[in-house]
Amino acid sequence: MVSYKEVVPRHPMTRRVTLEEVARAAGVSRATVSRVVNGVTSVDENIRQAVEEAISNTGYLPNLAARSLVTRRADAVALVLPDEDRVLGDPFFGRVVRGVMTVTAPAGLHLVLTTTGVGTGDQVLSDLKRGRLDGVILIHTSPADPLPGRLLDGHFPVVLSARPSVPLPITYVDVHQTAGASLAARHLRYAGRSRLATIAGPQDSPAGQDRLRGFRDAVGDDVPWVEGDFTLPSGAAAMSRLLAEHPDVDGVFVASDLMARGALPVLRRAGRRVPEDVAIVGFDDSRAALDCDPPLTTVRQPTEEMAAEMARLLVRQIEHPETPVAAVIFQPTLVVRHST
Amino acid sequence: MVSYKEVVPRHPMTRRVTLEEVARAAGVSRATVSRVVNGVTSVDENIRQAVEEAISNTGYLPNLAARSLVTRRADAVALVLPDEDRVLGDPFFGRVVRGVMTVTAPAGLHLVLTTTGVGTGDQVLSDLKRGRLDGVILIHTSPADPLPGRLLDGHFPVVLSARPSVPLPITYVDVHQTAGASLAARHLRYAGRSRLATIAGPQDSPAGQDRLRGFRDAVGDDVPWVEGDFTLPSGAAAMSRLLAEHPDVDGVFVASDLMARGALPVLRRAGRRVPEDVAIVGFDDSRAALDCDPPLTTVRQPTEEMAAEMARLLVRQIEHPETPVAAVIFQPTLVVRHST
DNA sequence: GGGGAACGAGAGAGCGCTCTCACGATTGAG
DNA sequence: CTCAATCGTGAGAGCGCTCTCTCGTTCCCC
Repeated sequence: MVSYKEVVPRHPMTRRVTLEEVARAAGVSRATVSRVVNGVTSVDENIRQAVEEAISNTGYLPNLAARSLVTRRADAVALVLPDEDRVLGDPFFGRVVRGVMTVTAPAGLHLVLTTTGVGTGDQVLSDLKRGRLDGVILIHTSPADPLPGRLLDGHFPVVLSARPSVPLPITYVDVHQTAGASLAARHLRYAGRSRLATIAGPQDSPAGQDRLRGFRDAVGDDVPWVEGDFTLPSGAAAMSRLLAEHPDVDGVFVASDLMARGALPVLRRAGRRVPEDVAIVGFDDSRAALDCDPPLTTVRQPTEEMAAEMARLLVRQIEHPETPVAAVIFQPTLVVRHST
Repeated sequence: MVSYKEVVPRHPMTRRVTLEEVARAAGVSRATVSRVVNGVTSVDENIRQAVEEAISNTGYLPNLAARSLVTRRADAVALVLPDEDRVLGDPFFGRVVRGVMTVTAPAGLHLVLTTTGVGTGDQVLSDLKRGRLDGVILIHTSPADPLPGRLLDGHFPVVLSARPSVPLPITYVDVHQTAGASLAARHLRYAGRSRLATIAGPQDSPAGQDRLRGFRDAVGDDVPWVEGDFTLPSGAAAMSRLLAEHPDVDGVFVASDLMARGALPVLRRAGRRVPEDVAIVGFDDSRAALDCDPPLTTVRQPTEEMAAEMARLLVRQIEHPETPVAAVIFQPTLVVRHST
């Protein structure tokens, strides 16, 4: 690391313009300027004009700390992410951020990024208490995380990115998991596959449960299934077992792209071609789906829209604390690639 | 979209504890509590203990808006990203965020995410003026963007992710571009390639210039080169020209992974195998490098470290406004995959 | 033309914190 | 033993804004 330096002095900041000065310039009181700034309608048109002129002449910009102090609003919300490398690297993350920002940016809300490291939950909570944050969006919170409950206890605005694993009176947005699974089922059937099976997600997670149930509802409870834990190795292991127990399987719904990616090499080594011999449908439309060979047909959630809705739900809670808890469920779609 | 709702009333927030109350509880003045909270040393040990006890008994947390109002610090910095879909989807983004957060989080600084949409520069600038932001980190700012200059004019703390295209007394972090290019050159040579060429980046960008210069410095000025503009199609076009003019080329340094990804299919269609007939080295180690077939050998910048350094430089500027402008240059490394 | 409603503007009290300044107590030197 | 220097604490003045409350006008209706 080499570093070059050169001296360039910085000048002191230009003095700030305050409400007071605008008021003096416009020949009115602070209160009136405040009214104009905040768009209160009950201001005489002439006066409003004068004030607006004074504002642009002086280059006035309200100090938000001062406003914050009295309104008790920080005009900032946090996006809390699990701090696994996986998440920040996944395009999913970018989509979430974009979706959320479509709502927060126009509303003048700051989007603060946080991860749930050790004790970071405390950080978020304290930021909320200290009036530095108005609410939080929790993405992929681990089932063991006590944060949702604590946020609820503090009556802070919060929205989850999925149904919580324990029933909690908390607002969340989710994809219709069972519908996604049956989308996969129908697609496999339509492609002429008749000996179906599924590699399910962990049955202690809502997504794992729902995706399995959806698939079984669509194709029958007697469909063979093996449980994985949403990780790549577990997908490989599950595929081996499935193949051993049901060598004639010709269509598999894998409850996550990552598991599917683990399953593909197993199939290949077992001499099965994808999609010719076995068709595979994944779930999530994550980065992993594209990294697969062949690229994965998968169930996709409308991530941007869901993220935007989370932001909207959060804003609503912030503005109307009495807003009832809500769950908004989105319909998934099927992205057909080359694994089916 | 289906939505279920149920009524769960939220209770009013528990009343906040203020300095005043802690002071009363500890039997001291507000000023003393403030001293303890802010770690001023000139406080009698007994009194300090009493105050600390009162703080934990009352569960006191300082209101940051109030503090902000007097200290004129927002304790928040913005990460400004170009708002191209590409960026948010690229793992590069995640690495930058992670790197920056390793510095901002422990410092208690909020990391605010922003994109440079139309007029968003104004937003950033006004947040700075309104005392809502202490400084900004600009990632991949387009050469035409007036924002860096305007930030400099306002004497706001700012750090760029690369050398600005026009000379500006501004702090930045960059990778040693020419060193990266010569890394690529040496690698190709070492792999026994002797008929080298390069697809350069746009020659009006610092990175484009430096990468070409580094390569030419390493292999000679007479090396064939074609200019692209860092995009995928331009890489394809450049490769076609290169192949037409120098059909015997056996090693190409492509100044961006994205262009390399455009070049690969052109080579394939021309009957050239990669790496057997032609070896390819890219630059950036972006997502595109992995999406290539075969995966790309590429020049990698230590993104996390660079991002962390940007954050450090920014913090220094915020805390010491007279800090001189600096440029910190990092050494790149070569990631060898299957295209060489 | 008089009474009351409706309306628009100003005065002023905070919001919770920091920080300067003054002051009493303690200490040390002469 | 006195006086000055030192140290720790408290009082109080803001920081810049919002918002309630009051008060003077205007307007309308009978």
